[in-house]
Amino acid sequence: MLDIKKVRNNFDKVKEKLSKRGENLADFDKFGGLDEKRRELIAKVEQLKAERNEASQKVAEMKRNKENADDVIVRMREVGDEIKVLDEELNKIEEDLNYIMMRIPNIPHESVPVGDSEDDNVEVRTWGQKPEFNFEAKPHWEIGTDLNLLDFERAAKVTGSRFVFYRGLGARLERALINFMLDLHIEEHGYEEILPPYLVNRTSLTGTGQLPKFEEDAFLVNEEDYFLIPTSEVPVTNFYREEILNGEQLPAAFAAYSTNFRSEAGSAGRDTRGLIRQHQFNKVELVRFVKPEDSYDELEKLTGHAEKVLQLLKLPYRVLKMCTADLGFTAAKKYDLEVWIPTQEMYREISSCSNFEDFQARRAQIRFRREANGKPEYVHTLNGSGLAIGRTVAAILENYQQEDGSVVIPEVLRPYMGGKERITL
RNA sequence: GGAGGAAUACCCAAGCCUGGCUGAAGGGAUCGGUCUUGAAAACCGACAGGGGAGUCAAAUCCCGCGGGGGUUCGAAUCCCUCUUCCUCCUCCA
Repeated sequence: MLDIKKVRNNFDKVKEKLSKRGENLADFDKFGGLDEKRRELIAKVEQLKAERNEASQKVAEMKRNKENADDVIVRMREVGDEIKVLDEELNKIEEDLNYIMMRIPNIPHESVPVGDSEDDNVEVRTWGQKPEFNFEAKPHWEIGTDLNLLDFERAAKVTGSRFVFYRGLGARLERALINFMLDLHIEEHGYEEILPPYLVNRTSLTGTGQLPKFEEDAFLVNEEDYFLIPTSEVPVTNFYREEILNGEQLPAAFAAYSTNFRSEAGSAGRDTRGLIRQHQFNKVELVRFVKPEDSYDELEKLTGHAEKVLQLLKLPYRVLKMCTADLGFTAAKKYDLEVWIPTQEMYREISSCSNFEDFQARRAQIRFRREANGKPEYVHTLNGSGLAIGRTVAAILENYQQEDGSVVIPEVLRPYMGGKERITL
C-alpha cells in the first residue's frame, strides 16, 4: 500500500509514475474526493465526541453531588445519534478509500527502466558457458522419464495435470538441492533457517499483496478460509506482521524451504510439459527485513546470494532488470535470474529478487525503532528465490545430460547424493 | 469433537460482581540520580504506547484494556460475536 499522505501531496506525480506500469487507474482519480470527505467527517465527528466526553464528566460530577442531570442527558442523547450517523458515513468512506488503496500497485524505483512489456526488460549480465552437444539433446521431461526420475503420467492419474512424482535419484536430487541451497544460505550468507506453515489466512496474503487482487491465483481451502501458500514469501514476511522491531534486529534474514501451490489461472496451454510450470513445486526463498536506507544495497546483495547458487551449480544464467511493465503488483524494483534451458534455446526464469520498499510493510504493519524511544518507521522488505527447485532440476537434467543418456551430477551436489557422480539407468 | 477458564501497558498483576474524580492501582524490568574505591543493596526520580485529525511547527482534540459489534448521557467494567491461549475428557502422526 502507498502512503496516503504521499499520494495526497503528490497526486499527479504518483499517478504519472503508476501509469508507466500500464495499470488501469480509473479508480485512482476518486482518491482526492474521498480523502477530503474523510477528513471533513473526522473533524465533525471528533468535535461531537469531545463535546460528549465533556458532558459525561459533567454528568458524573452532578450525580456525585446528587444534582439532577436530566437536561444534559437528553441533550447528549441527540449528540449520540448524530455521532452514530456520521461514524457510519465515515466508515463507508474509509472502506471505499481502502478498496482503492489496496488495489494500487507499488511505485517503480527511478532506476527501473520504463517499458511496455517484457521485451523491454534489460539484460544486466550473463554468466557461464552454455553447453554444446554433439548429439541430439533431450528435453528434461524425456530425460527424467527415461531415467525413472520423474513420473508425470501417474501424477496425472493420482491428482491431475501439472503434478509430478519424483522417484529414486530424482527425488533424491530434489532433496539434495533443497539441502544444498539451505546450507549455502545459512552457512555462507548468514540467513536463519525457517520452515513456515503452508496454509495462511487472508490477512497474511493481503499483507504481502496477493490479495485482494489476485485471489484466483491461489488455492483456497474453503472449510477454514485458508490458502495454500504460493510462495514462502507470504508466511515468512508475515512472520513479523503487526510488530515493531528493534533497530538492532535489522537486517533480519530468513531462508525458508517450502512447497508452493499455484493455480496457474491464465496460464492454460503454457509450459504444459515438464517441470517448468507445476501446480505444486518446491522453493528455497530468501526474505530480508531491512532499514529503508539500506534496501537497494540489500537488493544487490540478495540477488548475489541467489546467483551464487547457480554459479556453484555451474549453470549458465543471465540477470534481467525488470521494466516498469513487468514489475508485478508489489515490487518497486526487481531482478529476474534466468537459467539456460538448452532444448528450448532460451533462458527461463528461476529466481525473482525484489525490493518492495515499504509497500508490504505498510500493508502488514511491520515497523522498527531506530532507538529505544524513537518513532516507529516502516521496514523495507525484500525477497528472492534462492532458487526454485523444480526448475533447477530441469536445468541440471538438460545442461548436464550426456550422449549415453546419463546425467552428470554437479560436483557440489555429490555429497548430498551419497557421493554419486552420475545418474544412469 | 465435548466441558470449563483466561486475554489489561516491556513483563507480572489489581480493577469487572455493584458502569461515572481509573484519561487504569501495585510490583518487576529498564533508564537517570544519591550513597560506594567499584559493584550490589537501599533510597529518590522518570516510565502508555500506537494510530488518526490539526499545524510551518506547536497547542489542542479523537480512538484506545485481545478483534468486531451492541446497550447507555457515559463501558476495561453489562450484552452478543470472533480469535488466540490454558486445564480436563476424547481422538491422533
